[in-house]
Amino acid sequence: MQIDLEGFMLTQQRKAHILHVLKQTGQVIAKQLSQELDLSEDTIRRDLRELAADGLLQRVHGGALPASPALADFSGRQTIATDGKQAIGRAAAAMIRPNQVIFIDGGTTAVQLARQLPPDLVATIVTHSPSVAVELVNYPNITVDLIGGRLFKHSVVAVGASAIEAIGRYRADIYFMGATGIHPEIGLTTGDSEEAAVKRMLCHHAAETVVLASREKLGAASPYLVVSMNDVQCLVVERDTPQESLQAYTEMDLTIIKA
Amino acid sequence: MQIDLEGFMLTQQRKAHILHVLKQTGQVIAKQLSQELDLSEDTIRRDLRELAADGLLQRVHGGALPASPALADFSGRQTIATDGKQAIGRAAAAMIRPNQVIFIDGGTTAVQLARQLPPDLVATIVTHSPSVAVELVNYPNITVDLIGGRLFKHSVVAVGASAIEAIGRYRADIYFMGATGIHPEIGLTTGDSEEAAVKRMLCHHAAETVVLASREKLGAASPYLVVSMNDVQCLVVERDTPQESLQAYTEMDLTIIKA
DNA sequence: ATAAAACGTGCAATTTCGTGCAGAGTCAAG
DNA sequence: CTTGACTCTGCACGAAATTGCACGTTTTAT
Repeated sequence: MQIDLEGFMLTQQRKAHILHVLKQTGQVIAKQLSQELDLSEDTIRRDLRELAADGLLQRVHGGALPASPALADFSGRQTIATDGKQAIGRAAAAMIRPNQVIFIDGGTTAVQLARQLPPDLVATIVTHSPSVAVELVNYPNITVDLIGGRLFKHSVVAVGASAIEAIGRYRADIYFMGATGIHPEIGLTTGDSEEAAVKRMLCHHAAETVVLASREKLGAASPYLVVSMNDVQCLVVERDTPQESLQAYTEMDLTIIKA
Repeated sequence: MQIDLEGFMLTQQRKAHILHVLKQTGQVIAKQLSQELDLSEDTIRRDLRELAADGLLQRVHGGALPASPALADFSGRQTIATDGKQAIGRAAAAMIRPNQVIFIDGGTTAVQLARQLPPDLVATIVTHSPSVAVELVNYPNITVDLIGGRLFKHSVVAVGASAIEAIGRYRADIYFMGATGIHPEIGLTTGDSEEAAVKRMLCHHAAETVVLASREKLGAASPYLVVSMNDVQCLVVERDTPQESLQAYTEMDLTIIKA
């Protein structure tokens, strides 16, 4: 690959180049890059460290690999469904009434919800999670609409412009949302900006947003804001959630359901 | 299996490769790996020891086996149940070259294809099958684009106008198609008109269409025509497919690959 | 029982890493 | 114009990781 020979390459350009090579070849090697860009390996290593800190790649000895630390993580998480998440899923499923149009989010808790639906439920379920879609194959009376887009592998959901656009064509009765962070003042947050945008869109296109709040999410915050608590109508929490974790929410205009 | 021939393989990649081989074949042999990767057996043994320490596999004399007996059972079932389809998937996967854009169809054979992809493949895969999408989560270098639409549960694929429209935005290098009927004169057929329409669209938006032809599909016909054999460039069949089943195709302008 | 293969450990050579530090360049306030 | 703060880069040096080899032990197969 030919690199700019006259002007200097800015640091940011260099980082972009590293990510580009990583995307094209699936790996980058520190020594190789330093020769290609005519820089010391120290500089390259620094770049790699910083990019890794931003979660844009995975640092390994000798270079870097694409970021996918959540890969085995997810398949692991999926099998071990805690009782708490099952209960949340069951309580949420009970909220659905016949012939409603429902958005179901991605994530482990949402998959639990899909598993807990009454088998004879008549409804239309719209989801950007292929995992949820696959779960719903066995429900003969449920129409499943799959939202397409680029697959964000960490959460296994479709994101991006086409996903946003597709969501815009729906008006759902309920959106069952998962979130990695639920905080009374900050609001609902997640770890990826694209995913946050999709969740926001889903929220705004549903009459009611119900948050599936498993214990470890309460009081936490992630980098990207989805919506504030004002945009949420209902919270489903585990039965044995400590009262003090819920205190801040009880004063808001919010239904709290204990599963 | 083809390994990266230019750049060096990073240590972590090597471990990932070992786990992938283990998952695919249900076992790994130290000596085999050392020859395949051109490294001393000591290094391989060290890798196996470390992976075993992480609980990712079970160390045995001569190599390693999957971590839990349950997992071995699982991977065993898969390989046995779909021996022929697995071979077809592997042969099809070998056709993909780096950085291509690939359509993968729905259906069991297509899922096998997804499982047989080389773990370090760099490519963009577009699919209207949520099952295929979920399979590809574990491939860090593959960009997955999910085609949305109404879910046709029998085949577990998205169909309908929005699926057709989304497909229209792509131009793929290869379309790997499954079909319930493959007949030399009638062409390719399937059991649902909507699904046929989607397959047709995929076929017309790919430079090359490759049909995954497991044994029981050859010579059969279903109600809805997808395309005639003229629109197909390649057929992948099982190695022991009787010659008379293939006779009619050999006279056509068609590449036949025996898996 | 005996030979061959696989194993584990210790060791040395090489490579890569991280950190502290210094020089060069940029920018803004004085 | 000068000064000071800040950033970026390269170098040095000790620490850590990786790999192959040697040697004695254990396992497997004949």
